[in-house]
Amino acid sequence: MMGVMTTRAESAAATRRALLDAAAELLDLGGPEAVTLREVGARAGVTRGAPYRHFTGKDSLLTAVAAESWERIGDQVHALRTDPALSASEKLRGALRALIDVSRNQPHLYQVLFRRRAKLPGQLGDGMDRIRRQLCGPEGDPAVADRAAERFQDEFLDIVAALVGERNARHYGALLLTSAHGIAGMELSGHLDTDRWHTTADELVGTLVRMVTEAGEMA
Amino acid sequence: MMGVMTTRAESAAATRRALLDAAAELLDLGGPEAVTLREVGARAGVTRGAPYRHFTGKDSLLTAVAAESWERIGDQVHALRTDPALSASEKLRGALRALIDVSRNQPHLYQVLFRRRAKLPGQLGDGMDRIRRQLCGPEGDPAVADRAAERFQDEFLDIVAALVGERNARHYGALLLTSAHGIAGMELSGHLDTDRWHTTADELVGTLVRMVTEAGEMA
DNA sequence: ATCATACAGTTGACAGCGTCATCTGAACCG
DNA sequence: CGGTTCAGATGACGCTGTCAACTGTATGAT
Repeated sequence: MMGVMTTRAESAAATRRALLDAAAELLDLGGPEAVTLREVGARAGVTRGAPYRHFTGKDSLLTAVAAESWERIGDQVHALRTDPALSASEKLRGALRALIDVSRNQPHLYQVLFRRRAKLPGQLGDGMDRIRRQLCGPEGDPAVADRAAERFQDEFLDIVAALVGERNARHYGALLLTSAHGIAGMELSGHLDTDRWHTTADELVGTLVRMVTEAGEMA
Repeated sequence: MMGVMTTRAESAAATRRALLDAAAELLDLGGPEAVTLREVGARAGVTRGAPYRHFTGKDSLLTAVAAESWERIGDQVHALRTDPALSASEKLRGALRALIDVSRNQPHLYQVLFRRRAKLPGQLGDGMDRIRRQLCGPEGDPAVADRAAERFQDEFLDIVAALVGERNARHYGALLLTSAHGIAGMELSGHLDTDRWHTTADELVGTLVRMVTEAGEMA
C-alpha cells in the first residue's frame, strides 16, 4: 500500500494516530457510548487490547481526543487574534462562533470538551468499584487536555482585553465565554427553542457582545 | 413492617416510587453510569427485570427522574415569582440561583436535566445497533420531561417580563437563562477557575442581571 | 553475527451491563 | 368460583471495559 512502516516507533505512532482518528469519528457518529475500544481497534486495524498500549483506558482515549480538539480550537482562535484584517469586535465574535460551531457540527465532541475534570469519590457500596475507579482513577493525562483548553482561554482573553481593556478583561471574558457556552449548550440540548424564545443563538451572541462592549467602554 | 400493601395498584405505585428514588440517589452518587437497573432494583427491593414493568428502559427511567426534578424546580421558581415580599430583581436572581444550586448540589442530575432531546440517527455500521436504538428509539416519555422543563421556562419568563417588559422578555429571558446555564456548566466542569478568571459564578450572575436590567430599561 | 531484551499487539477470560422471552403467582373481576 | 391480568422473578444473550498471559519482531548491546 502506502509507505512501508519499518521502525517500531513509526508503527506505534501510526497506530496511535489511527486510534485517535477512529475514536474521534465514532464519537461524532454516536457519542461516547459509541466509542467502543473493540470498534476503535477494528477501525485502526488492530484488536481490542491494542489501545491499552497507548492509553490507560477508554477514558484516557477520549481525553486525548478532547486535548487534540482543544489544540485545534486554540489554533483557530490564535489565527483570529493575529489577523490584522479583523476588528476587535470581529475577532471576539469569531472566537465565540468557533466554539458554537463545534457544538453544532460535532455536538458529541463538544460535550466531551466540557466534561467535568475533578470528580469526587462519593459513597456507593457493593459492586460499584468499577464506577468508583472510573470516577477517581488516574485517567490518562488530563493535564494535557487542561493545558490545551487553557491555551484557548488565553487566546480568547487577549481578544477580550483588546476590546474592554486589560483591567476588566478577565471578568468580562469569563462572562462572554460562559454565556456563549450556555447558548451553545442549550441550543445543543434542544432547550433553546426558536418558536418559544423568539430568538436564535446568533442573535443572543450579538446582544451579548454588544452589551459587554458598551459596559467595557464605560469602565 | 410499615403499612401493609394490599391492592396491586398501591404496590406498583410504591415500587415505581422506590425505583425513582433509588435512581435519583445513584445518579447523585455516581452519575448516569452508576445508575444500574440491577442496583436500582436491588435498592427498591425488586430484581433487575422489574423496572421494565414501569419504564421502557434505563433511558426512560433517567428521563422520569429528570421530569420530576424539573417539576420541583418549576415549583420553586413559581414560589419565587408569586412571593410579594420579593422585588423583581430579587426574583430573577433567585430563579437563576435555583438553577445554579442544582448544578452545585446535584451536578450529575443537572447534566441529565440538560441532556440533548432530539438525537439524530447517524451512520454507524456493523454491531452498533444498540447505540442506534438507544439514540433514536422511543425512549420512555420525554414529552413529560419536556413539559415540566417548559413550565419552568414559563415561570422564568414571567419573572423576566416583570423586569424588562413583555416586549423584550423572550430575548432577554433566553439570554439570561442560557448564560446562567453556561456559568453553571463551566463551573461544574471545572473550566471556570477563580484564580484564572479572577471572578466567581455569583459575580458573573450579578453582572449579567445588572447589564440586562439596564438594557431592558432603555428599550 | 548473535543473543537477550523491550514492547506493540494478540488472545483468553472475567465480571458487569441492558435487554428480552419466558415463567410464576397473586390480586383482580365477571 | 374460575379465568384473566399483570407485577415481578428468572434464564439467557450479546455487548462492554479491563486485565493477565502470551507471541513475535525490531532494537541494542555484545
